[in-house]
Amino acid sequence: MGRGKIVIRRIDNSTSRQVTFSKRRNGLLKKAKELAILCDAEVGLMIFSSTGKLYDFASTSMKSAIERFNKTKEEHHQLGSSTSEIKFWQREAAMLRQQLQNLQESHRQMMGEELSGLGIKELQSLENQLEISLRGVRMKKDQILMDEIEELSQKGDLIHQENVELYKKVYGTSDGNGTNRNSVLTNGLGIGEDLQVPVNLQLSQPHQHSYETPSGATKLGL
Amino acid sequence: MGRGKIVIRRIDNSTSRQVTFSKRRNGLLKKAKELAILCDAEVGLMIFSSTGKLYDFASTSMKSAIERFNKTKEEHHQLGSSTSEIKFWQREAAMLRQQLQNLQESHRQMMGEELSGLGIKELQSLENQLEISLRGVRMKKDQILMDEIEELSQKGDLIHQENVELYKKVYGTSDGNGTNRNSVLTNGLGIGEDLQVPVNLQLSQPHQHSYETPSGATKLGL
DNA sequence: ATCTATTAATAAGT
DNA sequence: TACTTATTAATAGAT
Repeated sequence: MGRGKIVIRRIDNSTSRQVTFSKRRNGLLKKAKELAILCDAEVGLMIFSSTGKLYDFASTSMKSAIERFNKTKEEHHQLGSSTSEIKFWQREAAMLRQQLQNLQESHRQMMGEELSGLGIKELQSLENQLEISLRGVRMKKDQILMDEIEELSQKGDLIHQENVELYKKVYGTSDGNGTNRNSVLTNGLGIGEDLQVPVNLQLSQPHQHSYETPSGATKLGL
Repeated sequence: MGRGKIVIRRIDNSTSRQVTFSKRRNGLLKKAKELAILCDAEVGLMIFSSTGKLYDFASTSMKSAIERFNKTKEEHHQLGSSTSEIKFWQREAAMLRQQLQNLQESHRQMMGEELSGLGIKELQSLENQLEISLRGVRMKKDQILMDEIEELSQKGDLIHQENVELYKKVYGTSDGNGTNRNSVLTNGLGIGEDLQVPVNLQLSQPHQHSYETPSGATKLGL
């Protein structure tokens, strides 16, 4: 329900993720309140942002909701008490440490280290993943460069236009002495549509990975 | 968002209230899930209908959410003897969670995701790292394959030797009829030193990545 | 934070 | 409870 449809999947961009979190969190809290009021229901809602900040709503009180939850679930775990507090945190830490280790192993493998335990199948899929990643990274890099060039080029065009106008003011609008004007305006920064052609070529070539295919790239003398 | 606007106030008609509860409850649960996924948040939601039935959602587990809620809400609560130990484990968990997040971000980037926040420099070094990793993985893969081939080859040689011995036992040690023996022993599995040459060639060629460098001739056509 | 085009939720009706 | 549809509400993307 916005300018475009979205897929429900973790939002990559951290800024958009935060913005969306803020918007949807408010929406969710509002709807929780409405449900409680409209339908006479008891509602308890807890939201922890990825940074750990808590946002909550309870139609009566969270204590009441939790107690009722425990009663309904008939789990006498003392979830509201702090008896096993230390145990809880120890388990939490152990779990986190385990997750961290798993991720570390996988990360090391992606760094091309610690490959000894892997079989052919695993190495093959790792290779595929790395190729996918590499393509993604290169695409992104290109996109940024292209955008930058586009921007610069547009700026250049503007300046060029300005110069033309200035020239007219200085030398008048008559067409006389055209040769002299051209030499002044097109030198220096070399602004113009034609500039983009060579730049684009330079950008797209490096992705042929000259170090992997030495023979093809060196033929032009690079 | 229906055929008409409604005021947020307890719905008098019990049937409508029930219907609305059912619809909005589902909507709320759905949105809670979406928030958790989209924004990487921990969400716990408990809904009790007016008849006492429980509907709930928790992105990790309700236990975890409630524990976290209690921890977040009662930093003042327990000043007992075990406080310092609790604090220790809390800090431990917080630290681990931080490490995990950092590593997750880095890992996602290596997977070619979440590239939005990166600049050219960072993308470049990521690309370099991925290339290094890729080379490492390919080397390892090759090594395994080569080792396997080596092993098979040695086994083959042994079998070959055995066959020679067996042949001698069957046909005697005299050198007569050499042509016949050769034809029997070298066919079938085709074992021999000379086999390794073509295999090695096949192994080292694919790393030129023909899909990344389609021809080298296309560069003139692009 | 604000705006607004669009999608999503849902009130009412069947 | 399940559809359908007209309408409102939420919100994605842009500013």
